[in-house]
Amino acid sequence: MRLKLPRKYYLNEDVTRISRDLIGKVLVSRIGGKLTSGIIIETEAYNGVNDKASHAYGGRRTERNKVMYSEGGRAYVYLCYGVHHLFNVVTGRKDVPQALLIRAIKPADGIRAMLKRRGKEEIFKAFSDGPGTTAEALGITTRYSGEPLTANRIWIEERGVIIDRKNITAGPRIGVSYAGEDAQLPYRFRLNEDAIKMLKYE
DNA sequence: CGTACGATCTGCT
DNA sequence: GCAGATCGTACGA
Repeated sequence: MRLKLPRKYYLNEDVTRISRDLIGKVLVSRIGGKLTSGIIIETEAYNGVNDKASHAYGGRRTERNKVMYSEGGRAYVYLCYGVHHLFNVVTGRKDVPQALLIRAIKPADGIRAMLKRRGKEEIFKAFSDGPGTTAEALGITTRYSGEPLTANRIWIEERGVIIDRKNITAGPRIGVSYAGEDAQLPYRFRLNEDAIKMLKYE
């Protein structure tokens, strides 16, 4: 079973719900002639204008983050620390700036290509354990910000991976201490380590 | 126009 | 455990 998630999937108005639901889905890129993918194992939700950790907090709308205000189903990619390209999925209604950060994947297709992009010889523990390395492995850069996830460059598939919801832990987001009380919100979703090891897909 | 800094990663101690 | 890398972006002057 390989079903590209349709436009409608991204229109749900609860970004935390989509963030949790995307655990076990497969993020795919066809970039530079290579098909690469991985099972999503960690996400973070950024919930609209009232979330102090969000780039759209207080209605901030800039050249960088304007894609957050589009209808769900597009990529929002931005440069972090001048070094890392972080890949986000825009969700929800137009003019409601919700997005979720893909923080980690378990490699699936095109592993050699991903290792090459990462400048690594073989898989090690931190292969894609973090949002910067995940985007790098998939070849995703800021030039793909705004890209529709219904096209054939970057998309997400359902592949029938079975996820037991009790193996998903929700906790505070990483690196958002500047967000005051919102830094404590349980908007980070991660599949437990033993469940990651057991992951299988068709 | 100038400046401070970040939804991070790595390597060295 | 911690500092350095590295630069586009945001925001104030």
